[in-house]
Amino acid sequence: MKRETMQKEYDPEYVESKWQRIWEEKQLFRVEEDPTKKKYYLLEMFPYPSGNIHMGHVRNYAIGDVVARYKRMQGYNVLHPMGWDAFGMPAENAAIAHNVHPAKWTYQNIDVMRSQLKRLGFSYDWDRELATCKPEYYRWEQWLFVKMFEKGMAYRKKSFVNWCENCQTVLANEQVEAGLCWRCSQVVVQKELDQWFLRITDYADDLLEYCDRIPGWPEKVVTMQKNWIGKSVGAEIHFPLENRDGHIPVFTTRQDTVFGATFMCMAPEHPLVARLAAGTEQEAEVQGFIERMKRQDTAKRTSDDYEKEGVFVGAHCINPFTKQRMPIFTANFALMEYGTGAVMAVPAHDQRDFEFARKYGLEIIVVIQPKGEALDPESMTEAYIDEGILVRSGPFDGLENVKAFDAIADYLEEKKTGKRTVSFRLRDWGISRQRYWGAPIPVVYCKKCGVVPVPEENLPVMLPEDAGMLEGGRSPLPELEGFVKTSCPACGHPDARRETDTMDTFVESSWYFERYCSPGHDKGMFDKKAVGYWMPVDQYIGGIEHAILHLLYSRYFTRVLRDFGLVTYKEPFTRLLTQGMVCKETHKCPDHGFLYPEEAVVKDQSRTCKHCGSEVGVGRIEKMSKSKRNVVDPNTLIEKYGADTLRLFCLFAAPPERDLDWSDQGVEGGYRFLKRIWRLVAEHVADVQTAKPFDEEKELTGDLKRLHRKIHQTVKRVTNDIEARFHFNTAISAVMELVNTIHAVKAGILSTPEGASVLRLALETVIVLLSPIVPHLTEELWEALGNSGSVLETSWPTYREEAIAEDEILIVVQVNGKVRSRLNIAADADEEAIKTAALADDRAVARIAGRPVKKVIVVQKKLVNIVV
RNA sequence: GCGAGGGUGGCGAAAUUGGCAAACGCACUGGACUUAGGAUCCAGCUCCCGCUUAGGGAUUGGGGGUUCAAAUCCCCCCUCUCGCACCA
Repeated sequence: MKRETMQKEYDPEYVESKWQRIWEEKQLFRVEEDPTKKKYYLLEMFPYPSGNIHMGHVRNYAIGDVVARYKRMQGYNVLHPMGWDAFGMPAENAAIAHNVHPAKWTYQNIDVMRSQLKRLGFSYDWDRELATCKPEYYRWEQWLFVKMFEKGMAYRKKSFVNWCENCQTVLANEQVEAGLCWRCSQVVVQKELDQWFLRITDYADDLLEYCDRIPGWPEKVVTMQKNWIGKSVGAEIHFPLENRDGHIPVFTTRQDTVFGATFMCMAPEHPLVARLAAGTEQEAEVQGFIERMKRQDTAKRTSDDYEKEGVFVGAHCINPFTKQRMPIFTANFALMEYGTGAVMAVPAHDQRDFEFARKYGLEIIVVIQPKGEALDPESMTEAYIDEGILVRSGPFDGLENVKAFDAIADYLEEKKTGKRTVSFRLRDWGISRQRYWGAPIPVVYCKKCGVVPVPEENLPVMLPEDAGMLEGGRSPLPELEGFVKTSCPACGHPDARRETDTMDTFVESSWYFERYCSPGHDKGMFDKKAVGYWMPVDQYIGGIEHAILHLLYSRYFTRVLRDFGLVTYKEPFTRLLTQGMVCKETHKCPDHGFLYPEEAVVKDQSRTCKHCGSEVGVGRIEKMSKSKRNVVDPNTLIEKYGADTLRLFCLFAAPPERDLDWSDQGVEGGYRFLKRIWRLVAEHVADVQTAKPFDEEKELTGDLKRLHRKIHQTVKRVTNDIEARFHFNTAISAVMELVNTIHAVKAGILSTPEGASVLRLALETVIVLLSPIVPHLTEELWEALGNSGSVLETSWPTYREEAIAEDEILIVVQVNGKVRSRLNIAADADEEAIKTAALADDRAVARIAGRPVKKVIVVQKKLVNIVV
C-alpha cells in the first residue's frame, strides 16, 4: 500500500483509511492516569444508538476532537472517551415494528455507529467504551439506588404523574414540553400511580446557589436552571376552618397583604376539597368540577384562552388576622404541585385573584396604598401589585409594605399560626418508567416485610432477555413470571414480587462521566483513585436541549455521590459549551408536505413537486430532522469528500455555539481548500525535502520576511482562537490567509536555500495548525515532508512577538472622525512624529482647508484624528 | 407576561480593549489555460452619485444620546429564535 512518491491529487479515501489504521495499530489515543502530567478531561455528550450518526453528532464530536487533539499537543494528558446511552424507548418501538429484540437492535446500531465515528477519525480512547444497557454498568446504578433508598433519598409515593398514552409510561416534569411528551409530542395526561422518586428537592438550594459558581457555563444555561429550580421566599399561614377542627395551610410570597385576603382557592385535587363539600348542597357541583378538571389535559390548561373558573365548596375558613369569614373555592388555576395546593386570594393586590373576584362578585379590600394616591376597590380596573403603605392592617397600619414582610412573618411565628418558608418550583424526580428497555429498579415487595431493597450481593437485578415485545408498547415485565416471582431477600418468604418498573434513562446518563474514568471497575461504581485524577470534566460539549434535564440531574447525582463520600467535588462539569443546531432549508408541497430536495424539480426560477407538479415553497431554514426531510447524510458526504472535509466544513461555517446553516457549496469550498493545500505541498515537496525549518537566526527581507511574519501571526491567532474562544471558524480563516500568502510569494524566491527553509516552516505550520481539524490530511502531508511519527505527537507551535512586529505601520489619518488618508510610518515612530506626519499629509491638509486645528488625537500604531 | 440570546453585503460570517466596517469563504462576473471545464490559476465583487477617471456620499434592524471616534457604551422602540409560563 505504501506509495513511494506523493500523489499529485488529494485522495481522501486512501489517506484516511491509511491513517486510521496506523492510529489504531499504534494505539495512539489510549490514555492512563499519569500523575506527572496535567490532566484534561474532554467530554462530548454520548449518543443514543438510534441507528446512524447524524450531522448534529458530527458537529458536536468534531468540535470536541479539535479541543482534545489541541490540548494533547499542548502537553496535557487528555481523557477523551465515547460510549452509548443505550437504554430507551426507540429500541422498544423498533422491536415491535421489526420483531427484533431491543438488545439486538441496540447492539447492532452501536456497531454501525462506532464504525461511523471511527471513519470520522475522532481521537477516542475506545478501550473505555461503555454501553449503559450492560449489566456491569447498571448494576452500580442499582447499587446506588439501594443506598439512596436506605438513606430515604429514594422513596415511593402514590401521586398524580405525567402520563403519555402513546409511550405507555410516566414522564418527569422535565420531560413535559408545553404539555406534550418530549419524545412523541402526544398530549400528556395526569394519572395517579405508585412511583419511585429521588429527592432532588433536598438539594434545590445547593443546586441554585452553585449556579453562580460555575463561571465556565453559558449564562443562558445557568438562568434556565435557576428558573427551573424556581425558589420563592415567603411564608406559610394557617387559616382555621369555620365550625370544625383543623386549618388550611397556605403558601404566600406576599404575607404583607394578608389583611386583604377575602377568600380561599384550593386545587381541585386537594384532598380537603371533597371533604369540605361533602354533605353540603354544593357537593354535586364540586364533584362535577373535580371530575372535569381531572380529565383536562395539561396542554389545554396552559393555553392562552384558558379561563379562570372555580366553584364554591360550601364551607368557610377564617382569616387569622382579620377574623373575617372567607368563602373557600376550588379553582382551576390552583396547582396541587406548588406550595400547599391552596392559595389565599388577595384580589386587591394580585391580578389573578382580582379577575376571579370580579367574576364571582367577591369582596375586594385594599390593604396597600400607593404614596399620594387612594385606591378605591369599586373603580379599580386591575390589581395594585407595587409598593406602598399598609392600611386596614391592624397593628401594621402605616408600615411600608417592604418592611411588613418581616414584621408579619415574625408575628406569624410568634403566634404559631404560620412560619417563614421557602417554596421551590422544582419537584422530586420521578424515575419509574413502565417500560421494558431500562435498568430494573432493584426492589422486591414482600407480603410480610413490605418494600425490600435487593441486597448488594444479589445485584444486578438482570433485565430478562427472553421477553417478547407486546403490542401498544406495554412493558412485558409484569407478565414475566420468571422475573416477577421471587422470594423476599429479608425474610425468605416465597410469595414476593419484583418491582417491574425500570428507571428513567436519565439516571444512567447522570454518572457515566465518572464511569469512563475506570470503565471496567467491578468493585464499585468507579475507582476512586481514577476519578480523583480525572474528574471533574474540564470541558463538556453538547446540545442546548439538555440545558435542564441531563445537566441538572448530573449536578444532583454528583452531590449525592459526594454525600456518600465517593467523590470530593460538587460540580461535575467545569466548563460547558452548548453547540448550535445544524440547520437546512426545507421544501414543502401544498399536497405532499415536506419533500426531499430531489423531489423538488428545479424549473426556470421556481421548483415544482415531482409527484403533482404543484409549486414547491422553499421553507425556512430549520433544524435538520427526518420528518422535515431536510437531513444530509454524513455517510454520503464522507464517501464523496472524506471525513476531513466534513469536519472542516462543520467547524468553518459558523462559531460552535451558533446554529449552522448547511451549504452543499460550502462543503465543496472546504474540499477545494484541502486540495489546494495538498497541491501546495506536492508542488514544493522536492524543494523543501532537505531544508530545515527556518530557525530565526538570519534577518530576512521582502516576501520572505513578510511570509515569516505571517507564519508567526497565524500561530498566534490560531492558538488564541482555539484556546480562549473555541472559534474554529476564524482559526481556519487565519490558516487560509497563510496559505494565500505562500501562494503570493514570487516563484523564484522559494527555491533559494533561504526560501526553501522559510517555506518549510510555513508548510509545517499550516500542517500542524490544521492537524486537530483535519487530522488525516495533515498526517499524510507531515509524512510527505519527511517527518516521522504522528503530528499529534509533535508539540503545538509557539510564536515570537518580535517576529510578528512590523517595521512599518499603516496609520489612518482622520479629519473630524472621517478617514481621509493613510500613511506608512516607521513602527517605532513616537507620537510627535506621527502627529507631524499626519498634519503634513496632502489629503489631510486639503481637508483641513486652512481652518484652525482644535485638537489632534494620536492612537499609537493605529490612527490620527485631526479635529478642526 | 417573565427570562436569555440574536439582527452586519446576494449568502455563511469577521472586526479579541470604543480606533480603517465587511477578514476568510460561498455565490456571481471577467480573464488565463483548455477539445472541454462542474479542474486549476489570476482579477473584480456593500450600496448610491459620478466625465466609469479622479473623487464624493451613505451604510452594521429603527430612533435618540455619550465621545475627537460607536457594529461595540447608555436610553427608547421594532423584529427573530430559544426557554419558562395561572408559581400563589
